[in-house]
Amino acid sequence: MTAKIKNKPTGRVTTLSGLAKHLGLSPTTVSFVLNGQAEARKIAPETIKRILAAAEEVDYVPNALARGLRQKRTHAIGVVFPHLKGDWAHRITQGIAEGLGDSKTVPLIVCHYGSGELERELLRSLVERRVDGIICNPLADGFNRYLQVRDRGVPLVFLGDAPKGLDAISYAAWDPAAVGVAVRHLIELGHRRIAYLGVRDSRTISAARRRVYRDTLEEAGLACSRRDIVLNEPGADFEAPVRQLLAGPDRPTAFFALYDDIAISVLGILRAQGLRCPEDVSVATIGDSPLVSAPGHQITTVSCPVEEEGKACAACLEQIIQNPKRDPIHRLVPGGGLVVGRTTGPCPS
Amino acid sequence: MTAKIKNKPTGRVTTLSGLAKHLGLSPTTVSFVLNGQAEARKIAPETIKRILAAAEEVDYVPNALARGLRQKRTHAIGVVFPHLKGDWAHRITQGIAEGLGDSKTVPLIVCHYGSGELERELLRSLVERRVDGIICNPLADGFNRYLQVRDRGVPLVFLGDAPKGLDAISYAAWDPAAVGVAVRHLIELGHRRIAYLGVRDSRTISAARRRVYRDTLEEAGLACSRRDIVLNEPGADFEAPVRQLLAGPDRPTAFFALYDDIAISVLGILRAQGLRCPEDVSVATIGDSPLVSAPGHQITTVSCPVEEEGKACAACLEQIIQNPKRDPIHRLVPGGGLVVGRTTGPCPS
DNA sequence: ATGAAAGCGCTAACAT
DNA sequence: ATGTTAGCGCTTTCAT
Repeated sequence: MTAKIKNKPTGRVTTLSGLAKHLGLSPTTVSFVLNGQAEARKIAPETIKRILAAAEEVDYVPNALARGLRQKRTHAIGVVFPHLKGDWAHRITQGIAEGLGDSKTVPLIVCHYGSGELERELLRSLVERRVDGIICNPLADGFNRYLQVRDRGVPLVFLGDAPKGLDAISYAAWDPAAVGVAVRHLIELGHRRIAYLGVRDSRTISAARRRVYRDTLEEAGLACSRRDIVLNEPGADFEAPVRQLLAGPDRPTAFFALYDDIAISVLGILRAQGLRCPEDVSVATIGDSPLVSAPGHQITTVSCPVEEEGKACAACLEQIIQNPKRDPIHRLVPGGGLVVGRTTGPCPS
Repeated sequence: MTAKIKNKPTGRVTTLSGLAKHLGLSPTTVSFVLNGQAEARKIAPETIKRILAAAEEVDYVPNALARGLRQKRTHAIGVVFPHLKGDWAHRITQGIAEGLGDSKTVPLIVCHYGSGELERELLRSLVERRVDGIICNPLADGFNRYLQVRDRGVPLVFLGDAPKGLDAISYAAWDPAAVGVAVRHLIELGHRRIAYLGVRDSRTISAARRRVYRDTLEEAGLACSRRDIVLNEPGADFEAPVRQLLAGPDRPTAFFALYDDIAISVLGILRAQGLRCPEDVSVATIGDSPLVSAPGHQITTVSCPVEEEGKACAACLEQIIQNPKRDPIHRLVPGGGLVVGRTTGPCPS
């Protein structure tokens, strides 16, 4: 009797040890060859050939679970999106793929549809699966969840924004300066009252955008009244606040919309009010979803270097994975030019 | 000296065995409690409480790699998309999430941007990671890759279409009958020559759609000429063939476009030719991307039950995972009503 | 009601 | 130039 056989020699030889036994070699040798370390270990060319041939023949597929368990590295990262709507996620993932370069790391995308509870579960699942790191477009209320990921020792990079006060965690995001580009464009057209339509959001970049809006107005010597800043709850309708702004005396002649969908809804509201755009009121936004530039809209916007954002995140994450003790990286991706559409024009006098 | 300590009792007790040692219990007991099997194993309530408390305290996170290795089940499925553009992937994944129900299975999304080579790598990676199954929107030329997945014993379900001849693999797709709805609409408007603008594609559903087109014409007693069927290479421009069709004598009065982007490009070509839509030529398509219904277009279309497709795929995959030996499932998801836009009208006489 | 122990498939010291 | 071996962290039969 031979020693106890651990890996059952079933018909389909699927394990590395099985392959080794089959060839009368040790798992070590097979492992080294299959991982391209044959050179370093000076394996006989003859042996290499035999191993490669056998692996091919039995269609050997390594078990990444076993490997990951052993190596404490999975060569996978998690990418957490709130949704996959529009082209945003597409462009981000393209950027991520580019940023990952040839590192053989696979981005595994998950999506929580805005549910914090689902996000928590997904983050936990990714941590349990021992991904090497996580890129996450954060929800405004996820502070504790992200902290937990961090505490569990998994490298984390925020994409696009970052919960306020979580400076210990890295992020890569679009430079809020883009807001200034849009607002300055409106100012140059002669507008003096430019309303800000945004979302109540305590995150770092969101807050910075509001600040840029205010600073840009001030730099131009314009008053920045609080009532011109509308901050809705996420998902809430802008109809009421916009109507109210338009009803007041000395109404705003221009709107800056923080997101494209806000801009589009404003266009509808203006039409319903019998106001022409841009003759009566101008509308500008930032970001470039296909809808913004669609023939029906052609909204003036500042184009967003979406891919660059993704790329920066991936590059950043790789650095942290390489050196987990390093200081957090906070990167603002600049760029995106003004795209003048049909929704901005000179201030009516 | 105690027996050799396997799990190093470092500061952070992170493993199950570590936890057990910490509590003076066996891994067995801890494992059962942590997996909700306490009842079945009649663990003392007191013990349960202690374990749960300790797990909480040290923030124990199970290692899914180890569990998967042991159980041969990862509670994850792979979802392979060519791209995440538009709302399609979003709606599909929503459907998948719904179809997965409360099965605690996580869909891991990957994306190959149309590259067969990348698709091969991703499929292999998913297999190596031992996902429980894969949902894949197949490329037209991926026959061998999909067969390989199958041969490696991983449950696979095609989403939206299936390579011809791969009947051994399950699929869930939108019922090609939708084509008939669009074409019949054009026929009812009096059109006699309706051109078909599609893509050269040997997949099952793609071919079935062409058949439905022909059958629908024949049922109405209309001739179905070969020159009215344009099958482009994927990505190729429709300008030349459409111009040619329009230039001929007795030109088509209506176009059926297989995809929304084709329809949109046709709209542009017509305009460039000085033809009005729908007064001179009608255009209809199937599917509902936001662009189709955008105010600039409003193309007549048959809406697609995208979420239902995803849901059907997930349900199908779960069945196969449950019983891998069962016959392949081929499911056609019906539905989607005609949405009459501004691009179809009565046939000009 | 709880524990001992084997082993999932792989890698990487450490031999020889 | 190749082999031995000890785990990675978990589940699960079989004991007690």
